[in-house]
Amino acid sequence: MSGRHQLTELQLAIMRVIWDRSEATVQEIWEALHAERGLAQTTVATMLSRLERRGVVTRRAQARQYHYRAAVTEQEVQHSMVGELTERLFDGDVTALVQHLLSGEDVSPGDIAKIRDMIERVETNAPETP
Amino acid sequence: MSGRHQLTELQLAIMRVIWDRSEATVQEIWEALHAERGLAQTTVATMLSRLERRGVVTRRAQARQYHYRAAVTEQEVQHSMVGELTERLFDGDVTALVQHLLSGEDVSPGDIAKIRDMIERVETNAPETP
DNA sequence: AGCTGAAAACTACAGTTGTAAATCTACGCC
DNA sequence: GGCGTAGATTTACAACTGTAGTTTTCAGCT
Repeated sequence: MSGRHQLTELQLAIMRVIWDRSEATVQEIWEALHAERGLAQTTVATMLSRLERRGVVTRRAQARQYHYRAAVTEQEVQHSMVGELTERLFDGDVTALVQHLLSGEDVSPGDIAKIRDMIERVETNAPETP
Repeated sequence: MSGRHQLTELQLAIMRVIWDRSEATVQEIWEALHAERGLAQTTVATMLSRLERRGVVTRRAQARQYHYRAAVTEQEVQHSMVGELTERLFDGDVTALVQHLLSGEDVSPGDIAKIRDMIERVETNAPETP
């Protein structure tokens, strides 16, 4: 239960392929990634073995090949990684994170409007004290 | 300019001490951290050397001791790390990150209200199209 | 039954991190 | 001027990551 949800860039790239198609072989994952990253198949295979050892994925042998499946959901990973970052950088204060986002120049007015709408929707569905 | 702003937990803990007092010695940092983490002074010293090599901090010798200063601001690091995570996990879509935050159970109604107020403030200061 | 080819498994290696012991160095005191 | 000692520097080492070459294995073909 420790760091099973903290994934690096490459690990995430691999997981994204698996999440997208719910099951994938080394071949398939390699095909999906090597264009942009120029990896060797063995690199992907090594990574997958390690992810399997860590319990991030499971695998099932079929027709001389392993088929990998995710053992954690994308939501779990997002939740865990965002939580970790919030903890580390903002002492667990989610509003501080949002404040940070809002004060940076990476949010357009359109984004802000979108966020405002989200808030509105959340507030109407789950009012002050449930 | 590469990963000078991606810091690990321990590195952040050290940096936080430095940011707090704008300059600090190994001693001081160790004193601030060893209670909760039980580190050896040499561990802190090693970390600081490496951070110096990476350009994250600078140091100045004074009275037989180094005094370390941050070479990057906390804002820069926050910005960089949040940006990196948004990129990795949400394909750079900040609103997706916020959406994720709002749909998790880590935000209280109070938090939501606070965020709503932030939005309001931002929108009144920087209206639709400037 | 032997061979081949694809996939898996094993081995390798450099870089980073966390962790710290061991050693070096030089200032100030006796 | 020698020496102790505080702090710095060096060395060490296990894990994990990214990266990939090398070797093994085994199912199916001839």
